[in-house]
Amino acid sequence: MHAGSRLPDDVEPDTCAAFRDALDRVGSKWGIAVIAAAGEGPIRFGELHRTIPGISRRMLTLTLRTLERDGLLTRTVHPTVPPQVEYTATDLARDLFASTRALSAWAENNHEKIAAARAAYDDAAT
Amino acid sequence: MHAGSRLPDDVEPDTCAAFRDALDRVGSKWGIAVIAAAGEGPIRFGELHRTIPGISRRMLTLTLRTLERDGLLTRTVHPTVPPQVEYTATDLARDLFASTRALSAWAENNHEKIAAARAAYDDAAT
DNA sequence: CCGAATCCTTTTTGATACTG
DNA sequence: CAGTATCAAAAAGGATTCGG
Repeated sequence: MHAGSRLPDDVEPDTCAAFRDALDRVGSKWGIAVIAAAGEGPIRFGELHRTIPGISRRMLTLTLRTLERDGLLTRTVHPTVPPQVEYTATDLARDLFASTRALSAWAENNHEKIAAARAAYDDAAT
Repeated sequence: MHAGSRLPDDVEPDTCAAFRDALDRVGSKWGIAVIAAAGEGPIRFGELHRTIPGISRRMLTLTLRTLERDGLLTRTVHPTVPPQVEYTATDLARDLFASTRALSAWAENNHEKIAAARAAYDDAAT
């Protein structure tokens, strides 16, 4: 019965899916920045907007909603006037952030190699 | 002199940028799957196409080119007929793949919590 | 201050057909 | 076999405006 497929049918159907799953949470353009900013303790909408350079109010709102929905952020409304809303990273988010460190470190350690590889590839294409 | 901004102006401008940088290499829909498949040793285009369910030839080609350009894959053409091309992950790619493990593990360990958080959020929105 | 609602542009991905 | 070329669709992101 043509024996066993030795192919690693499990190294990616499992691990890859999990990785993509994680990316669905922090893979958006601003996801990790928001989590990092909210990881220091409660932070208000306006502060986030100022702290994260370049983000629009719209994208900040969308990102916050998604993260809140997934249980990565808690949202607290203080019924003052004007309204005041605070966001805080959950433990789940802190774990997640910690888990991104390896990837960040890889990028920091290797971006020169990558730049070199690109340069080589690109001018070989001349 | 309103002293020092205690804000973590470095926890994200640095780490976050590096993380996004890594995502620019494995954040595409098929990037990590291709690296995983090519991490076992040389693999041919057709094999990749069969091994990775759902990928189109076009997307496979695009993904392979990007990864090759960044030095994550080596491409070897055997001038046979019909043509035969093999792709292999570089050490750089292996390190990268290893660095994704933490994130994958986080996703595997917590996808239930996330699902629960979502469910709670969604039917609170009723 | 915090956000929702609209509209628009850019980026990514996919379906299909063709080639050395 | 290993791609390329085109076209179309969808998703993500951004600019702007309005409201409680």
